[in-house]
Amino acid sequence: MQIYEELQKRNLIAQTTNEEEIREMVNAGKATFYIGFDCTADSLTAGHFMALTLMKRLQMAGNKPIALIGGGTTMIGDPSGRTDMRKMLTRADIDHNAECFRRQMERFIEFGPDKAQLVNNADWLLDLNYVELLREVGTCFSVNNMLRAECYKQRMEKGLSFFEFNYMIMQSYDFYHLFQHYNCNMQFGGDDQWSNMLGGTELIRKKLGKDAHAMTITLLTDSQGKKMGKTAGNAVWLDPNKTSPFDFYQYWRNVADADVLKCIRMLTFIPVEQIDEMDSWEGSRLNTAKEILAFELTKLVHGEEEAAKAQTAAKSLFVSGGSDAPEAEIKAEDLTDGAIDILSLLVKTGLAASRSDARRAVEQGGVTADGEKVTDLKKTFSEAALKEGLLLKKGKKNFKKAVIK
RNA sequence: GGGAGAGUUCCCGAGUGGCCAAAGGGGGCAGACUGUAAAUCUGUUGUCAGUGACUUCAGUGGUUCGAAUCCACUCUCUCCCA
Repeated sequence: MQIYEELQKRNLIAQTTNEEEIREMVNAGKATFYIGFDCTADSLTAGHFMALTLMKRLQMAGNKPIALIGGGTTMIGDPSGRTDMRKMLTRADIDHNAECFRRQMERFIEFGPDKAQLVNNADWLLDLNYVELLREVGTCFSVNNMLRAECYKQRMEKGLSFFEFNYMIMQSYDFYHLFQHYNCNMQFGGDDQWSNMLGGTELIRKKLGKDAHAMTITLLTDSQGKKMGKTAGNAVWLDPNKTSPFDFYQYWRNVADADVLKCIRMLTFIPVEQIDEMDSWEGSRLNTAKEILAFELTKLVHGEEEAAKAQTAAKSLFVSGGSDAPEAEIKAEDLTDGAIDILSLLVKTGLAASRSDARRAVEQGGVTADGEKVTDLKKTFSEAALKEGLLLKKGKKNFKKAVIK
């Protein structure tokens, strides 16, 4: 099976500018394509992960990827899919984030002279001269068309500043620049980027009279139509310091039945034929599928060793109530008279957000320590008990091993 | 530049002098049921030294015994006119 057909089978393709030409080019390994990543945070997220896997898939098929870090476009901020303006980031923040992105990507994609390339649009966007830019590309954009673009439409109600309105022009300019200087003939991106990407192909056609292509990736949404890769509004990060491999594993282990196969298909490198067989799985058998999904993804992001560790920890916790929970260190100064009370302990381990929160959890019978339900709000634990490690459980899925060192 | 309106807790959104830590919904958390799923039901959802106290309704001052609510000014946003 060729790469384009595989992408189709995996339901990764959302929209294309010209399906036939793209199929031919990609299957022949003749595409030089780019995907842009705006560095609004200091780590990539599960959302970016799909774009990275796509890059890898296409690279394996002989195509040449360019990963573009948006050091310049992040200075503006993409209004697509947002109802309010993004927080303005300082130049220093952006540079720091770009550096973090670079390091994470390098672990995943091979960069090198004949392999993938990494570029930062700060290198050409930041030196642009306003009037020159307007004269060079401003004439190629129709405000009428831009206003019709989906990404601005929803902002028409809430208000859209001229500042953000320019984002599309910046992104289009990127494509134009890469087309000329890097022979980049294709752009990929999330489906929410469609109008921004078309801006680029239009610009290239108008300025250079040449065809460039764009293709969007289906957004990973759950069965309720919400974007995946977020828990309670927080992103699932690829940086192990921000989302531990265990939590990362658990996130995928806990996806809904309706979403497992879709995730396996879109995110893992398991052969399509094998996934097709899993399609018939039902009921509790899907639990196995979730384990596969969680393991595969953790392996891709954090390595096989970490994935195995997370899987063992999860199994021992849920199956036998074992003691492989992530550790949370308690400091000696947190103790009073050689002991610590349950509420403080829950807060210190991060299981509860505040003492009030901890109190509620205990009152509602959601807390156990070493397997025993805690009902006394004033219960304390001695230093000796903590030296051995105390397995705390809040609710069904939150475990921490409190240890004093 | 002129005019009209809006800003409430994680989000949406009620509240127009004391009964307001603030209705309702969403989301979150916990319990029951389960398969670490979904659906459903129940409880809970500012903080703390927890039958009480403290901080919160854009900001700063003011009126009042008492302010989310009234007044003044400021900031931000939306709409209409230019």
